[in-house]
Amino acid sequence: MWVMSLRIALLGLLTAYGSASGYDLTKAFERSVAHVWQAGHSQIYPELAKMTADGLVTVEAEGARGRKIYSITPEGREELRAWLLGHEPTGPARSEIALQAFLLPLLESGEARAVLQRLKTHMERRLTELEALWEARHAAPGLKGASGVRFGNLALDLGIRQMRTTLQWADDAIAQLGGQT
Amino acid sequence: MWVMSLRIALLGLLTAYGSASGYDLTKAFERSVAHVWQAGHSQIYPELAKMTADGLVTVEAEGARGRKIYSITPEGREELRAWLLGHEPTGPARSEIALQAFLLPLLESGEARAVLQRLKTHMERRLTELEALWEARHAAPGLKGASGVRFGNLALDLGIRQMRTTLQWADDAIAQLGGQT
DNA sequence: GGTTGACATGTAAGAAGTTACATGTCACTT
DNA sequence: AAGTGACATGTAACTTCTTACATGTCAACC
Repeated sequence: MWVMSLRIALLGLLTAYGSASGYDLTKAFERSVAHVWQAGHSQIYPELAKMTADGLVTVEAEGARGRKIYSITPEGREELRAWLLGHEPTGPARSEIALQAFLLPLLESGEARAVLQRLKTHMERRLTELEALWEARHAAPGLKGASGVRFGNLALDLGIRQMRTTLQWADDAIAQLGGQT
Repeated sequence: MWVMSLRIALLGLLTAYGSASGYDLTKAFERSVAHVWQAGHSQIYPELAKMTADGLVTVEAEGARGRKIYSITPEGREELRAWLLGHEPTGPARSEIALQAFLLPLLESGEARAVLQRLKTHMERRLTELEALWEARHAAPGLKGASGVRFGNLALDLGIRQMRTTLQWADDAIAQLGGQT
């Protein structure tokens, strides 16, 4: 039917935090969900307005500086639950890295190696960030879900593993190119 | 600046195939690039028209049934090359699987396990498909790039590795949930 | 008292992507 | 001769996403 994963991500964050403003949610996207989904405030504010109209969230209070504090409604909770339990995620995400990988053989092997090398540097930096986040989470207390798993840890773990896999792939690809200049 | 990876993917396919119609390219998307990027004909036809206007491709000939055969121009080749050499791919792809992973702790652990299990089934099916594709490629001759690597193989390899990693992650996540019901 | 900077919320314009609608050709079968 | 189905191309309506514009509050510092 539709996608509307932004809606789901917002409902999830609201469930985790209890209540939050559009601004908080924007920040939360940057901090926590960023490895998984991105959205700017210009997408979040209108979406929250639509979700209010649809009864999935409510404006609980208005704070200083026009700050609106949203919280999830039972309908919202139901929507989120239904998505988690019933939505079959679409397999192959659109990935620019994979597209570059696909097209790489169009380059002469020296150039291809350079591109892979740059890719590696980029990914190593991201991996370091993710690992730092992991360390930070394991040092400090955080939000726990119903299952007792720290909120977001599963996704972070997945992100780290995928990054490592991709790095390994890049290394192997470089080796493969090296052998047949 | 902008993204326009569809344009890049089309240029890449045209380079690989020499020349092709919009219809061919739509099919090529389904077959070869599908694990990496998706696009329907309703996106491809208008894009080819724009690319013709921009001088990146030309209509080389018109065949039966209104079939238009496109080929890449030197400008198009340059555009593709510049992207491959110069474009820093944006790191975290938007992934519905990762979003589910992120939100999973909101469910009670029995339900979470069921979702992971369904995810696994889904991914195992996809992995089998990818592996079959791999086998097929290693049996039959195919398009080779400048570096001598079979066109698309690097991307396919990456896809298979990532799928395996994700499956392993799902197994570990299930085990982790199991221990703390 | 003025400036800076984090806080806070929105709109507008345009690009990218999806789904559905719409049309027509050609080869093969019944 | 009629029907089916792969071939082939397009448009329209709509959703989603990105980038840029636009405005205003409040605290702290100088």
